[in-house]
Amino acid sequence: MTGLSRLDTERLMELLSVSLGAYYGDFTVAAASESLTASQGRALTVLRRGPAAMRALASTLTCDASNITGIVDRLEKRGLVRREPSASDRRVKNVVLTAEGERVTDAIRARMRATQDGLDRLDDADRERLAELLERVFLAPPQG
Amino acid sequence: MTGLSRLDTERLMELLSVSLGAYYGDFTVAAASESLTASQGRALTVLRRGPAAMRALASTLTCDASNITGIVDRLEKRGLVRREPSASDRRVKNVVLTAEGERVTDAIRARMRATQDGLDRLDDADRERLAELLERVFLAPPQG
DNA sequence: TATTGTTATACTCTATAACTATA
DNA sequence: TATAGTTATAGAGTATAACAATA
Repeated sequence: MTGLSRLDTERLMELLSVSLGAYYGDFTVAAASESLTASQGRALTVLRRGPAAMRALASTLTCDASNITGIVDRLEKRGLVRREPSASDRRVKNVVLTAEGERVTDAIRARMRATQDGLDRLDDADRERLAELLERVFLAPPQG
Repeated sequence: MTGLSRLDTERLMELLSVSLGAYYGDFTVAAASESLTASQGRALTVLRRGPAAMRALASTLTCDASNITGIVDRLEKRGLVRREPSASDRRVKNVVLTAEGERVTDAIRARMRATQDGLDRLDDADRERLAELLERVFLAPPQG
């Protein structure tokens, strides 16, 4: 690790900070357009990938498990998710998106115009490069 | 815009969602290690770039101006920021990081090991590519 | 004994509306 | 008239500690 590379990491950390802020702002406004809080929107986005136990949802959202009860309560009251008992472990409840929940989640993503317009500035080759780099930085195993 | 590029945008939106979720989780844990909430940590991070008026801070954080009062109150009580009256407009208060605020903000960033380790997986050329792509997607003018 | 989901509690975040001081 | 910051309020998010049901 050279001194110059260290500086590059600092610059990239700052750039990620600004990028996250822009993305998160875009997301928050889009979620609000569906009368959802940012946390509710994040939960839906995670569940769009598939059902998850309450505990797993808390882990993915990096918050205490006790918070998930209230968030899922409100989403369930609006018919966007439902709790399903696990077949293998009677302590576990799996949270599943309803059809309406899928529709709303997709609507939020479709509303994120600023981010989508940003991505549309890239040509196919640059999209591929960005995808590969993001996977390498954020999806590689922690101790890989 | 071809059909294939559209699909790439969907994939990139999902990849950004996962990536920024990982970043935000890393950031939240790092802020908590300094006994700060994510919102307080975000405010400090913005102010690390320079002083900002209350209103400007609200705009950058994508929240109502009334929220900033409480957030800055708590940061000020801990000696991390201070309010300074604007010389040109007596309605305006500029929020400035204290030396301790700078130290804490840098400590949070230094604690984000997962993200830093991810960036360290890239060589200099890939760092440069990632930086350029993020700038193009998130920092280009909205109607550019 | 350990884990899952829930509840109770206290504090923080958030938007809305109304207020004041200033422009 | 308009804008910057604050206050009051109500609802939502958050961590902690404790609990019942299940493993």
